[in-house]
Amino acid sequence: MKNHTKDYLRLIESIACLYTIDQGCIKVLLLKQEEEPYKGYWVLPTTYVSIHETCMEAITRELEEKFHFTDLELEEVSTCSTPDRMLDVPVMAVSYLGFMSDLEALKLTTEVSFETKWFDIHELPKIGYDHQEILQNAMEKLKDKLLDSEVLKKIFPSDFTLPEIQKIYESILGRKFDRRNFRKKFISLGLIEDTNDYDMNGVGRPAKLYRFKEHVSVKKLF
Amino acid sequence: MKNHTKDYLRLIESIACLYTIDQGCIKVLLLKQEEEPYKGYWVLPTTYVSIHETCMEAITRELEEKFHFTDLELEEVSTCSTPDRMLDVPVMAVSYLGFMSDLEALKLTTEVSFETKWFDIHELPKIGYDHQEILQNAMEKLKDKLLDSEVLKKIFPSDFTLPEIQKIYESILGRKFDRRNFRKKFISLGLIEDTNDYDMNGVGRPAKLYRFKEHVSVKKLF
DNA sequence: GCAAAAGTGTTACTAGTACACCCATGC
DNA sequence: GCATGGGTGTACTAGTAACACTTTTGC
Repeated sequence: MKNHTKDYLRLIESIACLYTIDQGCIKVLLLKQEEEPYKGYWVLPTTYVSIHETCMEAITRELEEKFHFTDLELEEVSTCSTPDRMLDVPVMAVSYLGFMSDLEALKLTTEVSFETKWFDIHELPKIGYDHQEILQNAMEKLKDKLLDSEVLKKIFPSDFTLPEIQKIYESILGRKFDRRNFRKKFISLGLIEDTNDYDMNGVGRPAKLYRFKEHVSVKKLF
Repeated sequence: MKNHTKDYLRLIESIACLYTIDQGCIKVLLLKQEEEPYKGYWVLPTTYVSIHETCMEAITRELEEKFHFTDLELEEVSTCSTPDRMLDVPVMAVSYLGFMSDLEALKLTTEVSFETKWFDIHELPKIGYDHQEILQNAMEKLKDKLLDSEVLKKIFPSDFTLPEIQKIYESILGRKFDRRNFRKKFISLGLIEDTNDYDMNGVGRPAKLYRFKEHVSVKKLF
């Protein structure tokens, strides 16, 4: 091996799959690629990793620099080391998963100068490089994470309604729940409390607003 | 970045955490390190990844070359990119998880010339480099995987007894099960069938031997 | 007043838990 | 015959699933 070191050296990049929930839809952050290759395609936030930092530190730094986003908790998803994934040079990818509230998501996209957008995961645009595949891997993990009350707390820091949560669960688990049974089960977990406010924005009878209690968490909600 | 490419190039190594179950104990494969650094310590099977292969291909190749082990299904666990983890050179690690039956495990260690041994995960020796941490990460994932009937099938390709399976579950889940309830639940899953044979090796009344049915699987057994 | 969506309670069924005795083997 | 560990059934409890009508709002 030592005789052919150059055959073993690669660049490494960290890639972020950032999710939020807006109007009951799960959305992911993408950036418009302004240069060739894949000009006009959309890609995930990415940065090279220097030998003086970990992959996690690199992507955290990138999100701070590009989006002024701090205190974002990330989790490793998977790697991609297909030799020709970046065509010319060998680059290995390590991908990360993170969640934020819709308010944070909005702030993030309005404060930056380059073109970036939150896409519904069911209505994705043309995706550059192998980011489609990386997104796919992250989406697998996404489902597990959304069943963790700590993650829900990050996505819904302020008030939320039960029908809202129910819709997300039906979307990620791919099945319908009875409204009464869902409500009964969710409330019986003891994670949330009534705010005595109502969501007056929708059509029909206003839904009660709840908030998560502090210091309570459940890993597997369903 | 392009001006300082050498600050971004790393070696990459693939590391295998191979598990088996022997006498109701979960064991992991380690190799004795014969040279400095960490001479006399034990380490996980490791290989460098060339730029012409994926990390998965590299570790598969290594296990074939060193242990003549083919058809082993591996799964990615995590990465470690701490800059000084290998002291002198920047090396990033990608770790993989795999399972085999006790027969395969025995064959593997007897057919090789270098020193290698299966260690009970609760009685590990001195471990070199950061392989202790890598093992720890794999062990987290291990618990999930042992609840997957497809993995159990790999570990117990031939006959097994229910008390045997029960012991493993109690070990990984950290709680005791009632023998009758465990039996009732496991059999009701419809995964296994009676072989009409008995395990005459233990003390006490011989236990019935079962086998997994083909084409049936359950992801979350408990 | 009508359409749209949310809130509510009861019953039946299913799955999980607790528990005690007998059985087959080796020594 | 006794120590060791395995096999079996039943009653109780908790969780899940099925189900229909009333309430509040905007238009």
